[in-house]
Amino acid sequence: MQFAEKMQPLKMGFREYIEALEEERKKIQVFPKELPLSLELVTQAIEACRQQLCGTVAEYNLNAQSECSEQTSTDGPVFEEFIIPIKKKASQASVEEDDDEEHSHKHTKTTTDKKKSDWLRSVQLWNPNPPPTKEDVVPRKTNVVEVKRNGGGAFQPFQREEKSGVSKANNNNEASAIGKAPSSPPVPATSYTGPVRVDSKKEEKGDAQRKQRRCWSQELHKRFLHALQQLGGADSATPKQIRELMKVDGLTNDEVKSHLQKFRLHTRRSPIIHNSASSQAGSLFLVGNIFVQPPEYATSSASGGELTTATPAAPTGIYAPVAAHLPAGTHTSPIMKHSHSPSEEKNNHSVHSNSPASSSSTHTITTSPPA
DNA sequence: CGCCGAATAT
DNA sequence: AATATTCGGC
Repeated sequence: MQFAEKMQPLKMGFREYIEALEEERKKIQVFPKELPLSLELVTQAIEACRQQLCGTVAEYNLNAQSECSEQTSTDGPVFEEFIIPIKKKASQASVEEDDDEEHSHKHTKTTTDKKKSDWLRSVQLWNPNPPPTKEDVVPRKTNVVEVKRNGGGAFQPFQREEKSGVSKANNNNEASAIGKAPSSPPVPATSYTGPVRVDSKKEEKGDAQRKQRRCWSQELHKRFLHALQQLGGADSATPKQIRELMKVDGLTNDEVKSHLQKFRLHTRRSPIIHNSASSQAGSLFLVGNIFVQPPEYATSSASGGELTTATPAAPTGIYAPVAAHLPAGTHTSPIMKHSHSPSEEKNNHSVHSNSPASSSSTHTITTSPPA
């Protein structure tokens, strides 16, 4: 009687769900006259689930998770799918507002899972509008040929008006990958990312609408981190520099700045710990004042395509002396740094090297000042 | 002005 | 929590 709540395929698995549905149907069949539609609904639901079982199971495991939040439930299967068609007034077929592309990326997941690498050639570092459903950061994978093609779905950097014209340019994305066409615009783009907003013609009330949230995918973040490394750490890098190193088209200073701010906060708050295997945030550990790149990460990124900028980083994967080149003074240990002395330390970039990092060992995090 | 970091706002 | 925007110093 009072089930109806956790009846979600997600939580129980399709097989169980089907069984439950069948039970349901038995009950309903007792009152065929009063519940004709319910009977039909359930029947169709069962049907649909069976199909899911046969055909799509694999896919489900794959997109198990996504990182870009929002999306409530990655795969909220079918339910609504059949519910809608079923009857719903029959008429009103209409198209939904948001066209939402149609990319139902199937990609055959090769290899295990978790290896999201390959982005390199495929684009979409950041995905303007996190498709509510699935797909997210792992979609492509096998497509060596660029998938996108805007017609298909594609996402391309939206260009809204950006008050701070920061979209300049250096995107020489040779790989065609990331940056991709800052100029691919003529396309009406009526789709995706709805937020291209405004976009010409009408609309434009003085109200500046808020910018679309940029979703920092892992790939994007990875680039961000690499840039940080090259710049000597989060504390010496500035948004603009980072953006330039990332070479991601469409990415603005403000976005980077914001991300950087968050990053700094996080890393200051919990210099170490967390991350490790899953770690979302980082591919880098901050140990003492050194960034460490877990081997695993190195591997994956290497195979997936290194950043265009050669950034070998620590070959061994152990310590990446980066950040060590700070002139002295400034922050010797991010962990407990407070002596603000901004400004000065940010001139020395470009060179970043000397200071061979000898400070290995003993760093042991310390944090000792118990008093 | 543009850039940056910190403080706020959503 | 994660982004976006605003504020104030350079």
